[in-house]
Amino acid sequence: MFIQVNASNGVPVYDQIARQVTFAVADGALAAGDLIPSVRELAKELAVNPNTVARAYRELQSQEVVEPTPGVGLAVRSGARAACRKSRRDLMRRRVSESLSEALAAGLSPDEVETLFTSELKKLRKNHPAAGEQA
Amino acid sequence: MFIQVNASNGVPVYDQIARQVTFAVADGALAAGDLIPSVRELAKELAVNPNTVARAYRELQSQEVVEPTPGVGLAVRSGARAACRKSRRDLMRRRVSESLSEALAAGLSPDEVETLFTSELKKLRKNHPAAGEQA
Amino acid sequence: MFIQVNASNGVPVYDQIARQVTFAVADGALAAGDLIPSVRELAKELAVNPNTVARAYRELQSQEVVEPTPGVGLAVRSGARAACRKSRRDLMRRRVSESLSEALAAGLSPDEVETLFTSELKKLRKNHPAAGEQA
Amino acid sequence: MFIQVNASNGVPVYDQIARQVTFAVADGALAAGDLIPSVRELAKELAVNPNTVARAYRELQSQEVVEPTPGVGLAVRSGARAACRKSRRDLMRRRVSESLSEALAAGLSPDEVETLFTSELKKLRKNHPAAGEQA
DNA sequence: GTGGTCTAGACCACC
DNA sequence: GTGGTCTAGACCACG
Repeated sequence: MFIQVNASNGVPVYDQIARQVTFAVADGALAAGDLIPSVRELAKELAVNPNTVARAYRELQSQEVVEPTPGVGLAVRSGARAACRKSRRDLMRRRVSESLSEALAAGLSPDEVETLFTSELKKLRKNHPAAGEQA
Repeated sequence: MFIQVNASNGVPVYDQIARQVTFAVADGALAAGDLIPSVRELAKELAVNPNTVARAYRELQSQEVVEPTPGVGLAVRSGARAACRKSRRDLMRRRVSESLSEALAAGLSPDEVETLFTSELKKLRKNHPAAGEQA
Repeated sequence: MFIQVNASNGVPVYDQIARQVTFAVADGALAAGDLIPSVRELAKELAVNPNTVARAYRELQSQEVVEPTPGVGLAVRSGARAACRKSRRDLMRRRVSESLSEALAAGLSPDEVETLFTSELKKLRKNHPAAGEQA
Repeated sequence: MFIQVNASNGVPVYDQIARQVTFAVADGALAAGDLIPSVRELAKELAVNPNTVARAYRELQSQEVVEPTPGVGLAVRSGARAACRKSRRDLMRRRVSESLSEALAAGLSPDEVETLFTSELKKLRKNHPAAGEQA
């Protein structure tokens, strides 16, 4: 499966699940009409409580990423991909923007921030050959 | 005062206070020997619970940024500036690193991340002419 | 066929089926003695689970709208039309009454409710020239 | 208290709670800045599980009706009243519209629907002297 | 089998 | 004291 959670990292488990589904839709790993794993199945696989998965799925419904077919399961909605790409991009933009603002508020100069960023990115680039996918 | 808190921003208030004191020391706005405001005074000024300020000050003591001078108050320790600069730098490095990892985990390519970062930094640079201080 | 279901509309599919048969009898579109489609046939046509159709038909039998003719199928009972008209009318009365009570419970005044109702009815009247059938 | 739930009426309890808070804000019974009852307090009063109240409050947060002040409670947001009035009005409009469409789909003529509506409204008007509040 | 609701009770961070 | 998260397990409606 394409989902994995990290219980001890501060981010709520239900949030990790919801986001990873969103990202999978954004990537096209889940296409419109595809059923996402059932609550019980995913709960078992991730070794979390079904309620936690159910909560993640509830969020996905309220964001209109998936919709239920009673007695069948939750399916990715047709318009979802574009929305997921947008929400992924917005989320990342917000994150980057926040960490930059924080760095400046902390008294670092823009040049220092840039140096910091560049060195961190270089580290990560080594383990991550460019994929070239457009979001 | 050099401190301001934002209750609705996710970051714990005590943390905001402690960090801002640390940053002020790193910048030299607070020098060794300077007294920081009393718990009651700062709590009143920020309109927060005194317990919250007390907790912030406890953190600052355990990080050895300030020390009590009995009957007088909490004063910035003599060796504190270097340590504050280091902890500020480490904090920022961690933040940047985290947001980069997250962006990659979300399926963005390093190039996209770089584009995102550059555009956000450009926005901030406009409002923040280089200060040139070295951390 | 006179039946169509809408899976994503909250109303259980079996209920939609049963009601539409009832309404067809009330309207005279189905007369006493007419056979309704077989479970398998209707299930295939509507692309729903045969169990769902079977459940709808069970309801119709327990409401005495149809009765089995062994080896032939389910036929509309002779006394059914009057009962269907009554149940349709009661259902509608209940619905209207519920939505009115709800609106008042929500804090709207009777006048506001009336305005709301009148404007909605006007919208619908345009697409629905009076049919004149008495229930 | 201004909230009461009806466990056996099909509408989820968490939904009843959320809606009644929304309506109270729409009516002005809860003003911007007011704290709503604590999760534990309301749960005790309504004799429901705290999780159920928490879920209702979560919905209210995601609709931006209330916002948390950590350690203090949930307060009505400043822009909330207009939004609550609108959402109340939209909810009612949808309800009325649905029951009208249903009635027409069931084979009643617009005139019959109007007669039905008028007679039901008359019943209710007796117990509910016009309040004249504008939503 | 599916999701949805609710209860009961634990633990955490924050104020 | 506050809300937030998670577990565990029951019950329901629907297909």
